Amino acid sequence: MSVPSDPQRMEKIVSLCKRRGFIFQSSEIYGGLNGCWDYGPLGVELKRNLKNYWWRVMVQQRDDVVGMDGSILTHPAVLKASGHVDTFTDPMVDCRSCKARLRADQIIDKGKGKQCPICGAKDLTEARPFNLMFQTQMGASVDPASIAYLRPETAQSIFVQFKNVLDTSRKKLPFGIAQIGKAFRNEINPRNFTFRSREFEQMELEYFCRPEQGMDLLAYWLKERLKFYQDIGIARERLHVLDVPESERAFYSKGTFDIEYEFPFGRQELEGVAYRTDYDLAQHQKASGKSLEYFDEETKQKFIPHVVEPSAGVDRTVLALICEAYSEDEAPDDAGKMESRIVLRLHPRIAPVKCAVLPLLKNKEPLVTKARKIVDLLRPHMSIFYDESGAIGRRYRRQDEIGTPFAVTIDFETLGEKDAALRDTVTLRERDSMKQERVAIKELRDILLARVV
RNA sequence: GCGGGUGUAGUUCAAUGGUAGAACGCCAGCUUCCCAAGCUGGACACGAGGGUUCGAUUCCCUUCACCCGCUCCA
Repeated sequence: MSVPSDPQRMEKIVSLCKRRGFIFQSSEIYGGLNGCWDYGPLGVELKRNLKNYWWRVMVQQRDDVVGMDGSILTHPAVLKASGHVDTFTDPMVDCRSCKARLRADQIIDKGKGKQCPICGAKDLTEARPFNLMFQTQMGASVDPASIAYLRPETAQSIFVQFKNVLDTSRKKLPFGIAQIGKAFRNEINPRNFTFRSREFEQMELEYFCRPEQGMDLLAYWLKERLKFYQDIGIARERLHVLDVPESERAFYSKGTFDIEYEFPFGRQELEGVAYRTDYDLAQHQKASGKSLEYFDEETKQKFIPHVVEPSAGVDRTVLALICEAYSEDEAPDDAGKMESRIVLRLHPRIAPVKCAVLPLLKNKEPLVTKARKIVDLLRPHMSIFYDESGAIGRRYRRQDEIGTPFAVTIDFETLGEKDAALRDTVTLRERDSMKQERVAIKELRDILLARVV
């Protein structure tokens, strides 16, 4: 089912990310740190725009969702109750013959020694504990009682704080608690640029409801989330919904949909929308001894709410946005000859820079002064890039590569030198079509704001 | 983690057991210049650590990182 991978396209994208300051290798001058990446000046803007838009749509514009921000360091009891301590510490064994990687408890031993369940060979490596959770020590003493974990998902702090949020926010079911934050998994094999990394960021919503609402809300959130991806510029035809079969779902889940995107390296998951029943709250209630029940005023019933969880990967979505936006087309040079052009067709809503301001020439003081004034006019409202160096065509191309949707050029007409009617107008150039229109400076701000949000 | 591949400037690529080159990009300057223009000048590289050698970017070992496959997931 997966799409044929396109390593060449991916290489170009990785190269662009570095060249233009979107994503760098972590600790690069020391040779890099496996599975870790840093966002540069443009990458951080793109990522922040994505997170802000998610927060706006999922929290601020809804009456039924509140946010929180939990600590990354997590009490071991939390992850014991959630099942992570036990399920993330399987000893792993490799079969030297067929190269299969196996959980040690799945190895067959028919009394003649251990053998590989796949090929039957007995040439197995020693079992090595493989813990997907990062462990650390709290405080000065080094003993088992001082262990803490870096959270492997943001969800658990929401479940653990469910009662506090319920009490202080005075929300009634159904309602959700949302969080954006870092999570950590000691992946066996980080791969595909930032797609699978050891430190990553999640945008998660835990939406609590009555048991009978679960399946409907699962369908509702799937639809909402698909709309979200389209609203940030990802084409519907490259999004796929995988209805995860029962055999592959977590045992407590009554339904899970994966939202997948066609990356150049194949079809891969961006987000999981899962109906987790009352599993998490029930586990924490049992382990902590504290009631996590909800009291329904109308029916006078007490019960543990069920939960539907749309859980998205931030870094994956950023990568999908870049992959979706990356394109090569043809543009004429100054002699009219067609040359290839690299364009990031990012949706204006998430583009790191919304508008470039360019004086036609930098050695003509009135042009530069006017351009600076336009920067002052626009900068309070959106992210602006001022560039005066090099030929105008070169500057347009630079903006194309970083996905800036609009460029404003200040020329001699702006100064009223050629035609008094054009005084205080500028050229507004659109990235994808490269079309230009003449716009009055006094209307510029509103025109751009209308197109950029 | 296992198997295979790759590490030279920001990028793409070259050469060499003895001073590491180019193109594009970048920076500065000049040009009334609307789609990577021209001219002049400039900065920037042998992933890291050992070994062999008079001398290593080149040969050997180790290590790190990236890419492909197995595997896993947000």
